[in-house]
Amino acid sequence: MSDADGRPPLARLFAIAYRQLVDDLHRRLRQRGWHDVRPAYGFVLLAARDAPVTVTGLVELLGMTKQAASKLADAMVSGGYLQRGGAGEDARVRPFELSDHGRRLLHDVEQIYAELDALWAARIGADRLEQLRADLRAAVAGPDGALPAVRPLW
Amino acid sequence: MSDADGRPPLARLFAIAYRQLVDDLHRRLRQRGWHDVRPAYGFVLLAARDAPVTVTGLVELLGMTKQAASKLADAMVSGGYLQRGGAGEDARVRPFELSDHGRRLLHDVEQIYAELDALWAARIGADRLEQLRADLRAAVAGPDGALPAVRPLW
DNA sequence: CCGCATTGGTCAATCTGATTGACTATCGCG
DNA sequence: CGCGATAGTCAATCAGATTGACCAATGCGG
Repeated sequence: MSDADGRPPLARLFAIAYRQLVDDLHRRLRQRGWHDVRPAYGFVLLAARDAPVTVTGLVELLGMTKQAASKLADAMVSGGYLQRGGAGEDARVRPFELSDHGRRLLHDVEQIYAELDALWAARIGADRLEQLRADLRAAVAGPDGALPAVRPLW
Repeated sequence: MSDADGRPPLARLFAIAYRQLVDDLHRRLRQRGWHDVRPAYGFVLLAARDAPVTVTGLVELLGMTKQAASKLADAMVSGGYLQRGGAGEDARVRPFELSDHGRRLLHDVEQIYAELDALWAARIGADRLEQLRADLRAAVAGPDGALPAVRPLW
């Protein structure tokens, strides 16, 4: 597989880049003693940082069915990362909020994100990295500037 | 989920970009009448374009176990996209090559890749897109310039 | 202020793509 | 020749997601 071809498909590059980041993140998390963190957790933690998340919110963030999102949240509760929050106005919504444990994980995740950013900046230059991030953001964002679900539901 | 945050994690952007491309590719393939194409097929078709692929080759390309790679190739044979090629020197390797059907699919895939490239070029500019591709390639490639597996096996 | 479609969420069964584990056959080297 | 390394397969299992059926709270039109 001599890969000297100059313009590999974007999809392949994105797939490789994504896996590399996610694998590296989880490798570093394990080194720090986090052993039961699944790939999707990072997204959820970020989303839950400032306000409780709901199942429907996760559906919109991740682009999975509500059943899958519900299970994911349950798993994070089992792991002690999330806890059910007190119901608000609407008694149908059952919000989840970060537990202390979850907040500690979030802290490490954010720290590692920064490490990985620095790693990438070292590889291609900080300026190029920010350019890349901005272009990528512009390319995938909707007209309102909002990021779509990780996997949009058609 | 008001996502006006300026610097989303790279991993999220890559995940979104990847899914967007892959989903779009398969949507367009279905429009053209291809109904049983799985996400991994594209990578395999490209790899098999110029020379037969082997199970081990797929393992290195995709970063899955050889069992999974073997099944994937079998599925593509069932779909009529690959066929077993005549064994070469080494009787252990059982190469797969593109069938005519597979070559037709590859043709459509390449055409759609070009369409999607054009779409992205329209979004952020052709120059920026090439910059992005080059930077990304540089960031993920090994020192020899070879692209790693989609999902490296640690 | 009541009826009913909509919305948020769960339970259960199933599927798919992958994994781990055990195995066979061929190769190539000392 | 003998033996470790390499290419591949078979079988069982798993994890994360899906489809389908369902319940409870909401809120809007008449």
